Amino acid sequence: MSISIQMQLNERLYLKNPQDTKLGKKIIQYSIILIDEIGFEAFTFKKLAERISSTEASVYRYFENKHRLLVYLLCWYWEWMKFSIDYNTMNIEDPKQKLKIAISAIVDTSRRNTSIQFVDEDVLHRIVVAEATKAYHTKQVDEENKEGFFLTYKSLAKRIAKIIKEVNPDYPYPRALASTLLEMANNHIYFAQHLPSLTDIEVKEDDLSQVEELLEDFAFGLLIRD
Amino acid sequence: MSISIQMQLNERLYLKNPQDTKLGKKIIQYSIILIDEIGFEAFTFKKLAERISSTEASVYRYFENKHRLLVYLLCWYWEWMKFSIDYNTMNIEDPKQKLKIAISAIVDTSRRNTSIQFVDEDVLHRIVVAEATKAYHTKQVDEENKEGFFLTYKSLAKRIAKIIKEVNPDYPYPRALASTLLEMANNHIYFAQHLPSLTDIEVKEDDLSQVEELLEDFAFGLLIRD
DNA sequence: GTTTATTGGTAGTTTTACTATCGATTCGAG
DNA sequence: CTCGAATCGATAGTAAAACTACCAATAAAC
Repeated sequence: MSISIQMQLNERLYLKNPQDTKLGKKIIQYSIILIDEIGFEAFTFKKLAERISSTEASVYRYFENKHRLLVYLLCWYWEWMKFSIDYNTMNIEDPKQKLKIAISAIVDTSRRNTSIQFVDEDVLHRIVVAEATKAYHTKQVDEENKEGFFLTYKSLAKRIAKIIKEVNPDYPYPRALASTLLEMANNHIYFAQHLPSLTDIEVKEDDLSQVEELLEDFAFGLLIRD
Repeated sequence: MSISIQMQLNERLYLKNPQDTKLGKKIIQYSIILIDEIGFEAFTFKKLAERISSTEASVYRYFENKHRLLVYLLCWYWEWMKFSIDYNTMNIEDPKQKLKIAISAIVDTSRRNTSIQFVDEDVLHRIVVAEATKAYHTKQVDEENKEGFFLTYKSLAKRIAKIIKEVNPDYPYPRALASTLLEMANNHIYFAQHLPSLTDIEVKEDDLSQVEELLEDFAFGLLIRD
């Protein structure tokens, strides 16, 4: 007997579900490693194929192009973050406590959850930090949005906005704050590592507690004004 | 007699100063138009050369690659925004008023200033909104940062942080707030246009006043707590 | 146990991202 | 007005990226 848990993602993102086959799983697993190593721009299906001892054409059977693969990986992370927020706030009453848990998940879901699968979530998180904005900063956003590529991200933002509304129903920008928290987390981790003068926080040895403090100060500073 | 005003930008960004020659100016002028039209990913030096009835090799004489051209264009805009903030806050005493002026420039410098040059700042602003994150989200950030590619952006952020400190010297995250305001402005304009569920504001017929209100609420909400 | 569908592998094409070379023109200094 | 340097255009070529079409092995279905 074997238990297999599948991550349910938008079917339009792939040509053939990579979670169904051995090669498909290898594509996911090693694309994460390779994108982290060389960056998304230098990443190609040919290099990936070489790494997994397969061929370019085989990879193209699963994904139309590398952009869709990137969106797929990001959706994987976002879906997982959403689950993490839902799961960890389930029996919590206090909205403030809920928001703290959400912020903690936003900053780094991989630290707080262990997965049973072939995906190295720690490396995936690095990809999210470095490459996430590229998912929707393209000339094809509107078409891709119509195809539902960003449903996962939008519904994640909606969940966070809902918690924000619980903390303060009168706050006029719950959705904007939600997306800003999501974007800020990645930005400030990235700034701390590469352009430190653009932030006040430090990220030492992957310790992201200061990012969490920053986001909490932001969120509660805006939501709770006496 | 002719007056020529030059925008002083990092010399490492180009091979030959495009502001010195007719072709160079055409490269700047039409690269802005073309990137806006087809997006940075699809933009190539060949297409640009065709548009200006020149050759690929000629364009390569000015810029090593399209990434450096993009950074050059963005630095142009940032430099200009910095000037606009300095100029418009010169005789203002009240720090709060200064910050309002800065936010107004962050949201859209092109609306508030007319330039004498061959650059269409309105189109350039669209590029900033859509493509700015790509400037530093690359595997080469650290090297490029060492070469001073992002000095303009960092010094712009510093100026804004300075104003933030004047408004509230006790606020613990002035630099983070400054970069967040810069990033947020672009993000929420982009969201309003392409992924509206990620924001609460609307951008109707290029009216960016709601973005300004959002940023003001953010900034003052965090800086002024009674 | 043969047919059929699915999978993986080979071999191309077109486009991108450059580099090198060579004339032709232009533009300023003497 | 002329010489020389700078600038530009034209052509050609290369390596890699981004795909496509087609073929072969094999597993599943009847």
